[in-house]
Amino acid sequence: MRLSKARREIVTAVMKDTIVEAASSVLEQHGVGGTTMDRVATTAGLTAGSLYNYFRNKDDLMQFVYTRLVEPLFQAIEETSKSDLPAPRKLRTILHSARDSAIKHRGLIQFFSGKDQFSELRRDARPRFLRSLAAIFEQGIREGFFRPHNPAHASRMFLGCLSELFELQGEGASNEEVNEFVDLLIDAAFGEFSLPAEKNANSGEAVPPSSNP
Amino acid sequence: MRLSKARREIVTAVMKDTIVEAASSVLEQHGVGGTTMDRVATTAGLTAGSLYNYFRNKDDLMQFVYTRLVEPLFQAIEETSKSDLPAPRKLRTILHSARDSAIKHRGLIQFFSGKDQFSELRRDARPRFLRSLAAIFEQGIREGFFRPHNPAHASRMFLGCLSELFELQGEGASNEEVNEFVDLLIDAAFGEFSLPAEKNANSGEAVPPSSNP
Amino acid sequence: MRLSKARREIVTAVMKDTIVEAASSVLEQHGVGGTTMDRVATTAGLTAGSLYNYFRNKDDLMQFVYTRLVEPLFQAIEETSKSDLPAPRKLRTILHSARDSAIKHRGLIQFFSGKDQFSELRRDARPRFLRSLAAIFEQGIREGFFRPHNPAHASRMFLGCLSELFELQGEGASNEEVNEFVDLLIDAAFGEFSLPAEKNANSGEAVPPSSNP
Amino acid sequence: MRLSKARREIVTAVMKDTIVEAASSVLEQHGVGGTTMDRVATTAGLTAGSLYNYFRNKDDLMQFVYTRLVEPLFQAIEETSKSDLPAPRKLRTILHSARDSAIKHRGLIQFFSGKDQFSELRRDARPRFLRSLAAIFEQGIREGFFRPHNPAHASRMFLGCLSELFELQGEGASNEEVNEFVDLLIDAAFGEFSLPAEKNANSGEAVPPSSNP
DNA sequence: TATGAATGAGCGTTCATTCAT
DNA sequence: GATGAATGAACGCTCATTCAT
Repeated sequence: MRLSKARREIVTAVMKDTIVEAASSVLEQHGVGGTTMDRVATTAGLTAGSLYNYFRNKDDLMQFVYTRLVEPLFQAIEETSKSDLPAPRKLRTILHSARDSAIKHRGLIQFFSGKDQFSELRRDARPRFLRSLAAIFEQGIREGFFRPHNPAHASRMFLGCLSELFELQGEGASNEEVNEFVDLLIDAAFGEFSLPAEKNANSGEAVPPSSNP
Repeated sequence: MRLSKARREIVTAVMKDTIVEAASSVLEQHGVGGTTMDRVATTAGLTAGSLYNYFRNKDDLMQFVYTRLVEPLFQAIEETSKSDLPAPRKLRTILHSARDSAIKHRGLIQFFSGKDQFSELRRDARPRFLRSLAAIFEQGIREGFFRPHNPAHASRMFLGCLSELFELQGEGASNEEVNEFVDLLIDAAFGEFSLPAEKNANSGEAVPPSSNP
Repeated sequence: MRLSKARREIVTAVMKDTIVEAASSVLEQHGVGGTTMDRVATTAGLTAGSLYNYFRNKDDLMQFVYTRLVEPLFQAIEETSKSDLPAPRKLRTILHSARDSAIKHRGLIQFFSGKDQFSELRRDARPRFLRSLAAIFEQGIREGFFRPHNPAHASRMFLGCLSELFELQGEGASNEEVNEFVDLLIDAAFGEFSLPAEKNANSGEAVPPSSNP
Repeated sequence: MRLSKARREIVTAVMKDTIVEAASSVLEQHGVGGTTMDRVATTAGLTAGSLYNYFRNKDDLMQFVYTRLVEPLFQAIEETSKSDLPAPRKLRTILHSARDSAIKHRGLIQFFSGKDQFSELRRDARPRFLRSLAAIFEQGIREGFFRPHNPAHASRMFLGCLSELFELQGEGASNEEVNEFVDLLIDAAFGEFSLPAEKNANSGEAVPPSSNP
């Protein structure tokens, strides 16, 4: 045993990262149904059998991939949700996070559409997502930015639009188009309810350019 | 030849209906990837082989199911789109059609999410859908009901929210919840831009009760 | 019971003929592996199920078809074999019968090649065929036309060449080509051993033109 | 990676050989139509799925089997055809090659009969075969060994007789019978046209004993 | 730990055969 | 006697998973 236990863990973690990346790529290129263990392994420079050194089974792997892809976005969203920004600003920030996330992991989109194989995964993630959004809408209503509608429904609608954002991205839309969509979504989300300050913030440097290279 | 040719055709049509129903059910319960010829056949009270008396292959069957499930909604939407109602009213009518459709065929939702196997079908249906919606948004903008935003994006957002409507339905929401969601979506769609008359129409008997049994 | 028993039998026989014809056609167009009950039935203007009113199963049908196609050729061969012609003349007559037979039932060729599904059938017919030929070769040797070689082997060789005749036919060769092949085979069969009279008979009207329309 | 890449390749090659052998055996016992992936696999001591580790699909496998079985014979034939032996000697050599080949791979015969599934393969092989033979017949005619008949037809006839050689083998004939058949075929092929030297060569040690174990 | 070979369950599809009408 | 619908076995093939090396 040349490698220390700690070092082993690091190596394992790196391998998991590689595999996740590979899976994300395969997911993007071949869709959910076309994502086979073999393709993921090959893309990761391994053999299918080796994947089982890191994951108990395919579900396990996909769950992990899902988490890895969605988690950063989640973190951002929940962080944003907990921050002390005004609600409209939070939504905008989230949208930008989502947009950047979609650009970074194009395979991500597969998780937002399709109730299929990932329903198991989504069953975990969607509620968390929706809860964070609902909190923001509640805050927005309290703050007087949004009209007093059911925050749960508002969250769903927001999420539905978010899916379309990914879809748009997946269809190969240009960054301008995507940004335009985001802007419209922001606009729709709180329409003329947004405070004047917010409206100003909506233009200029407040909308960070996509980090897409 | 005891049965007349006409009668035979009717029997065949009934069988096709039965199969479509079965497929829709399987679709709902097992998702796209879990929709097996065998499962569909069993659900329809048949053997897998028998399905091939009615459809050339699985694609054929799924295409047919898709058409049967989505087409009525399409018809309604396109009809509505071409009618001479004011744009907000059109959207509301479409929403009600969608709601009723979702209630009727619970498997329908699978066609609105999932980029996978049905991309072929969706490639056909989504654009048609989006075009109809875009026409309405253009009209709404011309009429002064909606703000002058990109109708393509607005359509996408509307469609995204529609998907969530199906999702909500699929999660077993009560009719009240669904109606509430629809109302919110209508409200969001044109906010306080709707004409006073429309606003009034938004309440009371204008919202037909769901035909859900 | 309007029809007498005799009449019934005639009708049945006619149907069997129709089916045999259909099977022969299918055999020619789709080969042995492509000869399905359904195709045969359709070609005969029936449904697959109806075939079972005339044959117990597919093997039965194919056996019958085989017999019907090969039998006339067999009859001619055995008749020729038993006639009092000189051996070389017999061979020639047989060749012409075979040629005409190949032209008439193009599906016939399938039975001469392929040890496959028809081995059962061939197990019956080949020996009879070979026996008739062997008798002729024995006679030819006795008569001094052929060299004293093993008649069984000679028969086999002759049969092998006959198969190629069918093959040639199956490849769409012109009648001239086929006739040329037949002539060469005759020539090879007894070379310059044939009597002068036979050699003369080999030309002119002695070689009946193919009955091909 | 315990085993070197080279060793792996050898193991794979051995497996392919095993499979080919199994396929050949199945081919012999069950005919073309009865040659199932499952049967081949079982005969090779495997499961059907495993075959796909070595061949992309059934066609691929059969093509390979075909090549493995027929190619050596082809090589011998084409080599013989190009050699500077007199034509009759070439034919004899080829016959011996064929005889040995038939003894070695009893499943081989299936490829020489049957227009069915292997027509694809045969479409490739037969012409090559016939061309080689035709070249020999042309040479024989030039050399004065054979009478000036259409070499194409002569080749066909020779091939037809060759098929019967395989058939004879397949029926379980003794080596003596087979050799007798070969001798007769040689005799028939050029009758008394063969040069005296050739005739002598036809007897004694010039006919190598079959390599049948 | 990585490999590649093997497995077995499952899928879509074909087809001979049966049977109520 | 003919039909068409149903069946069930079989086939070719895929893929997640296991395991000796």
